[in-house]
Amino acid sequence: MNLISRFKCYCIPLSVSFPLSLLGISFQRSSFYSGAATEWSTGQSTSFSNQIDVVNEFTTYCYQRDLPKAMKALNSMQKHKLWADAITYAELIKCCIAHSAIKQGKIVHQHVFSNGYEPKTFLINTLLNMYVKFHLLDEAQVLFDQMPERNVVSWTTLIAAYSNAELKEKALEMLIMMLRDGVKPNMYTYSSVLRACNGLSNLTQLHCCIFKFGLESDVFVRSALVDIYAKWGELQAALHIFNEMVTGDLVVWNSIIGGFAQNSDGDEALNLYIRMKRSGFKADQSTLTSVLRACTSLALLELGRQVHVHVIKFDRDLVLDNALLDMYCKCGSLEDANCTFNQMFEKDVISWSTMIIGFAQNGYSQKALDLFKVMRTSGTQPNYITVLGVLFACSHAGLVEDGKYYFESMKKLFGIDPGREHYGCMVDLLGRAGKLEEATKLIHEMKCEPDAVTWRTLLGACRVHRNMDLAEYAAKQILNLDPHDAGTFILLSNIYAKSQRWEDVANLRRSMTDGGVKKEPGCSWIEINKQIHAFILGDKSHPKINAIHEELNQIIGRLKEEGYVPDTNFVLQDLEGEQMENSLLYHSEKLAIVFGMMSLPKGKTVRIRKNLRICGDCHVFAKLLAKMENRSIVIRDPIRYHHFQDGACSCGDYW
DNA sequence: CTAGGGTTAG
Repeated sequence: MNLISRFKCYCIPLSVSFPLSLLGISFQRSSFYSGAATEWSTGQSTSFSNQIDVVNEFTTYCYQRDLPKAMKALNSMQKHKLWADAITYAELIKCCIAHSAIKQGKIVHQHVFSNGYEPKTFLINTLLNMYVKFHLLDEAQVLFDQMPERNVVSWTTLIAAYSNAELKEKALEMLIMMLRDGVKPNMYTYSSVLRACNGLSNLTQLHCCIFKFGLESDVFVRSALVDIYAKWGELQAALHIFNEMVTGDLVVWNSIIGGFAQNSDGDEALNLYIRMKRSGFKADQSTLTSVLRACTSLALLELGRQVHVHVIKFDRDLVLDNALLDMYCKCGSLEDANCTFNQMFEKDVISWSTMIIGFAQNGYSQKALDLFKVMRTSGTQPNYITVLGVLFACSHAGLVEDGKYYFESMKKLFGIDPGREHYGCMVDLLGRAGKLEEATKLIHEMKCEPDAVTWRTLLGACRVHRNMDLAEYAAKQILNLDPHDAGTFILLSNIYAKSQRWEDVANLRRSMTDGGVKKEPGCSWIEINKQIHAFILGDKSHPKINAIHEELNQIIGRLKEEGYVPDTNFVLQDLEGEQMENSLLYHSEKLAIVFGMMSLPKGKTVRIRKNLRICGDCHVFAKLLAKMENRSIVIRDPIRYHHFQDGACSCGDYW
């Protein structure tokens, strides 16, 4: 039996209202209820005016947000079996929420159901909301189940709670129950439940309902639609809904900019940011976070620095600081990153992980491991990604023993089960160290299924250590899982060519053509004077391409005098023999480096981002050139960074 | 009384 039915029969609420002036309190409205009619008629000590005082006092404290005094007054009302009106209780409950006063909140809950009092739906909704804000969803659900009647707010409160708690199935289930119950969802309901979509078919259905109920014009519903389409990678759909909006506001700008930034379309994110500024909106912390993320993905250090200037205008914001930190790490400026990290007023697991990974990717593995030790004493618990960063640091510095130690003890030390990516790091660690058999064994021992990335890691190691048989095996595994991987196709066909297996080569080339597999051309980007210059292998559209080629040829000539020999001798090179040296010459990073040298002031670091991993020849080229020109060169490839200085690279030739 | 945006890996 629930609370309501248990007390129902006793209660005859009595409502008394009186002029505000009588109370001498200007801001409140009050009426009070008493379930104790029989008691004062039989001469109990509490007089009518005393009762007014008790409720009056309670009301005053509630509106003054004085929680301790209000709770004391509540206690006295409870004794006298008196009740205030629902709005006053709502004030008190707001106050409990603000103070995270769970105990007091539960007392209010008990009180409003005591002695047969029947709170209105409005008041129970307030209590529902309170439990939701306290993250006590089970309590909220119990209360919800006990409600004699539930309106759209009751349903929406719970649906939103499940959506926010990532209990998507539950949220969707509740929506269906709501519809079955004959309660019509409103814009609040839909803007909440959209986040609970499990996929596009779900989303399409909800979108149809929204359209049918005529709610698609609501700003909140629309921005929720924009957001969820973007989160599911349907950026064009998101943009379409966004562009149709008449009133947009800042939040929806942030949604759409964030959507592109998170889907690694930094370019479009920045375009939208410019559009937003032109429309007269001022960026806030959320906007800047997304803009920084766009800079990060495009490696736009100079633009990132400009954003930093705007960041310091705002109050400190952990998420924003983390994005700033990551921007400096990913743009290869460790000095700035370190500075940002040290100045942060608050650090969470993301800040630590970002910095650790930043050190590791930039070739400072020892610093990464040292920082991890500091983190362990700081009281912040490492997570899945932190450990990944630590293992990455070990694998890229050849620290086999450290890596094995952390991998084997991660469950015991940090309570984290090794996932596919952790295994991947270990395969990398063992593979690079030449322990190819051990690496293969580890893949077969994995608790989760290896994916194409895992096998590609092994293939990379085979390439370095020139193990053709294992490379063939790994390549076949990759093509099973990812039949469109052009790089692997070409690699495999070169393995066959090397062993004169021409029939296999022909078969492979045929299945490539049939499958429509195309190799992504190598591309490098450089930021100069707020402009991004892109260089693509074989593309001659850059206005200064002729001058660049001329300069490159001269540089190569000078480097050859210093002993540079173009390295066409990679056993598993991904190009056909006769094209090799010529193609190497025009690798996009060489063009970008030369253009950077020609355009940037003397001594300024040349920073390049590229879409493919750097090849051995370009690596040697950059090392020698950095020394000859006495200039730092930083190249970011999809996995890590190369800081070239004085004829050496921060990766220690181990990438 | 119920609703929307941002950070770490690959």
